[in-house]
Amino acid sequence: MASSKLMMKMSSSTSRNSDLIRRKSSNSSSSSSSTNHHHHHKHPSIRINNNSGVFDMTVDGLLPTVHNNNEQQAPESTLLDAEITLLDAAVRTSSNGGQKTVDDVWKEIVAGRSCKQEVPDEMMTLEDFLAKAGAVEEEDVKIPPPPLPSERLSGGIFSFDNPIHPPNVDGVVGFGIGVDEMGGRGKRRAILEPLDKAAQQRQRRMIKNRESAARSRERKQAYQAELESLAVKLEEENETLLKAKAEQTRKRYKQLLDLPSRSEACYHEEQQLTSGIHLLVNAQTIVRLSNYILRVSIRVL
Amino acid sequence: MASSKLMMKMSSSTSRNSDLIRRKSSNSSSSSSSTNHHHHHKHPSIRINNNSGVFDMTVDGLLPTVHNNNEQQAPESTLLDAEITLLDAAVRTSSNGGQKTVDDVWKEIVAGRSCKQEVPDEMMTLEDFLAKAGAVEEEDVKIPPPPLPSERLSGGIFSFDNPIHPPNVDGVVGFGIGVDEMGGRGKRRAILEPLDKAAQQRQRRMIKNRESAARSRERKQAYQAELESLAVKLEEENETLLKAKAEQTRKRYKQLLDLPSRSEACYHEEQQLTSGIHLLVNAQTIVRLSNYILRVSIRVL
DNA sequence: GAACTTGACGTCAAGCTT
DNA sequence: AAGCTTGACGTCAAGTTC
Repeated sequence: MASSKLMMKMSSSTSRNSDLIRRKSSNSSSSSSSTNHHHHHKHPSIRINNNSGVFDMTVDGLLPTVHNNNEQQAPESTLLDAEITLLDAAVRTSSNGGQKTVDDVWKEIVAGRSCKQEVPDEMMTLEDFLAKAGAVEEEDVKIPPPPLPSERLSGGIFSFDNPIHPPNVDGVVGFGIGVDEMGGRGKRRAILEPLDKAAQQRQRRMIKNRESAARSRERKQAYQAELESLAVKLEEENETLLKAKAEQTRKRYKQLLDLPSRSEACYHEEQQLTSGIHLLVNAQTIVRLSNYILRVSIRVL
Repeated sequence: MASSKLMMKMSSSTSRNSDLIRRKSSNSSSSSSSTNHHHHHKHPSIRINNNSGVFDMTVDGLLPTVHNNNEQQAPESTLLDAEITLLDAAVRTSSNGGQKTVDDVWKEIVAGRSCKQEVPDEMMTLEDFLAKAGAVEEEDVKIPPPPLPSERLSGGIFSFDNPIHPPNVDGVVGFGIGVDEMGGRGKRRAILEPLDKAAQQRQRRMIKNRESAARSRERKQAYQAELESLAVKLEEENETLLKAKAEQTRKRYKQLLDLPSRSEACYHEEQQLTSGIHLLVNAQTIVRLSNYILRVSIRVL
């Protein structure tokens, strides 16, 4: 019963089956090349977190000029792409000129994940990169990067990250872009500095957790794959064993059928022997008789 | 080699092992009771989507009065709790008085998930509930529910959902609370109506997808569990088979060692017989001799 | 107590189905 | 074309380890 499932999973996916088995097969079939598992929608420059479409919508109409240099993607997921673009621009101007660096680093990290502390320092890991970017941002907002149709709207829009007023002490800041929102420019550093620190910490934690989640997912996926492979292997091994057992049983049965033949041969031999013996025994009686006759004859003589 | 892993998974989790195997065991051990898998942090009234802490922060300082009736939770995840509270209040006033209804319905749905169309109509499924609530909201905003410190801020805050201006035609509205944001009160229905419709549709879709994702997760989990169980079963079956095979081989070997003894016995039997035959043959020669003597005697006579 | 891990969840995007 | 499903991802919360 179970073998059928695994077999189905291994087989092609022609039948319509929402049993979450064919999904696997289709997946394995769709991923034509090997070892490239999960870079589906990574063509955009970085495309990190763009969930929670709330932003997307809010920023959508307000920052149309920010993300139009990427390939035209869905009108959603703009704020974070804007952020990334911003960060990317900020870093591109500072460290290296390649645009795909982040993606490459990330891919590299994902690829050679087991041993840590790769990419010595120049190519920092994605989280460091982002964290540093977030940290740098605090200063960068003054000197706005190339694209920023900054009106009062930009402040109002980007102000998602900082606790608007000192609302709660906990670092419940959503996003660490670092752009403040206060209308008054006077008491910025006085109040926002600790909050920004907390925000940065939170941001760092989030980024770390993001990467960790990616690792965990990968591990889990590997485990799952291994498990399936193991199941398949065990299954066929089981089948082989079962077949061997059947073969052995058959052989044994045959031998059991053959052993009587052997013992039958033995029996026949014995039979022949005993029959011969019977003959000889008869002959013996004859001998006795002739002895008797002989004795009688001699006595007569 | 593979059996060790599974065995490890089955064994206890005392050793420090980040091999994602013990996770399973710890999980199975931590979930002490049976069949209650995934209701960890569901004690808050509903606690649906509270990711993307961005909101949390934004709303945090602006709607402090909304969510203070719940148990004091982390200052994060407030906007959606506010929404839920609002919805809950709206529903509580309308349909039934229990506060846990949503959670119960959700749990019920999650529990008896396989056959669809349960909970006939009174207890609608969570998505219907939310969708209806979102739909109702459009009318409810006028008559504000108990908690709503509505200034211009509320509009500014809750306006996350509607495309502020008609920015893009696509329904990229984040959240379908339905509260508009426009400063001017005049052209509300004229412009916001279709947008709200799109928002509602998007919201509905999101809710549907939410539930579908839950289903899919559950399925996947079940599949994974089944796979592991199958692997374990196959493994022990394999072990049994292997043991049986070894036993059979041993027996066969023993039989191979025993079969010569049998043929030896046969050989002994034959030996005895042949020895007896030799005796008899000797007797036969004696018979011949006596026959000869007899014949001679008779001739002499 | 900080850092890491991971289960759970919501969201998105892509695929598949009707 | 609408709907469902699911892989991937980010986030959170709880647990674990140092």
